[in-house]
Amino acid sequence: MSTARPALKARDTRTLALRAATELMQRRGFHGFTFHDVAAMLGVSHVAIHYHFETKVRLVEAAVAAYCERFAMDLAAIEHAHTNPEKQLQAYVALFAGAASDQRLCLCGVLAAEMVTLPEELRSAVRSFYKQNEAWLVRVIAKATRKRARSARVQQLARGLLDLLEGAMVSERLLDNPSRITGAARWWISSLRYA
Amino acid sequence: MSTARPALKARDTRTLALRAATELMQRRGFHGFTFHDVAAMLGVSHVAIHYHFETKVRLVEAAVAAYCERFAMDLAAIEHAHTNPEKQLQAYVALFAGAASDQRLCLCGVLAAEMVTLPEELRSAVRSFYKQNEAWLVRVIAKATRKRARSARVQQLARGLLDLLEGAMVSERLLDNPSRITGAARWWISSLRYA
DNA sequence: GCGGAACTACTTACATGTAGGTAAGTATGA
DNA sequence: TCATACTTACCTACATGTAAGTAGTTCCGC
Repeated sequence: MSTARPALKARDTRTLALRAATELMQRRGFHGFTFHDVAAMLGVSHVAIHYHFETKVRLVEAAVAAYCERFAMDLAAIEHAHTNPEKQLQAYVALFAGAASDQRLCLCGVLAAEMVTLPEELRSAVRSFYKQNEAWLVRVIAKATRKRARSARVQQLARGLLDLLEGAMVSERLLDNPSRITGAARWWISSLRYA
Repeated sequence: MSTARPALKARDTRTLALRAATELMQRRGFHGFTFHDVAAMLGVSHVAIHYHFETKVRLVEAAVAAYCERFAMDLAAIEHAHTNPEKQLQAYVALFAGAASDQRLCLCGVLAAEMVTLPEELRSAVRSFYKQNEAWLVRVIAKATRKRARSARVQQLARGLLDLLEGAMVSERLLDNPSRITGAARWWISSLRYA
């Protein structure tokens, strides 16, 4: 009797598992999802996930890496689509608002909140995400404010916007305030002219 | 032979358990601490905690309630200590910066990030915390900007500051940027004059 | 002011569920 | 025939929670 399921390409299960894990974590955090949850979403046994990822940490590592890569592509796409730095910031904000409108948080934002309970490999991946975003924001905000990218003020503004967005994602979902992120960010961006 | 430990007053263990649970959650989140962790901090068995709190959820409920109460007292103390609304906002920011300097997050901020995995009793307690803070900030920001407290702009500013602080707590710890919260907040408060 | 009942605040031992992970076997396609 | 991508069955660790027992404390009638 046939027990194995009709052949999916390996890449399918691997990729789908990564996607499922990412989505589950964005909603529930690292400690809020299990191998079984991922497997159930694909209709396979949890051991099928182990076949592609030795451990939960390796699965999450791969999910974070893919997430960061996709984010980097989004950032590049924004720079390609707009030349005006304010428009670029608005498009950046829309990235966060988009996930939030689907009740998902920033993957690295959730993991950052759980930081102390994560193994070091994951922590440093999350740190890179933040640094990658800060560096991009520094470039764009420097253009928008006509200040030097190295200035402490620009650095601080970049960190502030990132923190505002990460914080707003959490509370937009908690309190069901649909335009919380865009509302706060719009004011924030318009205040830049007084920086 | 004596197995029971030298008598502590009931209130001691109850209060200490609450304190321990709060601190553990601020560092590790709801899913990042166990009854055993709490018990170990007090040098008792985990069943001693069950004696005072039927379930983990009840323990956390009580911890959140105490946290909100303490926060409300802090807010009242700030209003008593300062009349200038900008000073009040600075003192408010210092509340968050103080916890962060001890590597602790806002209890309700962590729980908000874990929201989907929490039982409804806890979710609504966390929501009240946010609303309590927003309402207080609305009052103070209205004074600072000489706008009506009901105006949508003041509402939005209040939400923005709260979100900024919650987000900055997470990243200050993640990236070990000691003055991240105060730095971002100082700029934010000074921008209020252009609101 | 004394013996005992009842209460408080624990203890050890145990039950249960579930998550992560392993071992060994099997269907499918190259 | 071999590798790939699974399957079922199993193991271990540990978290929540329960059962039953015990050491001190308090209260109460006599």
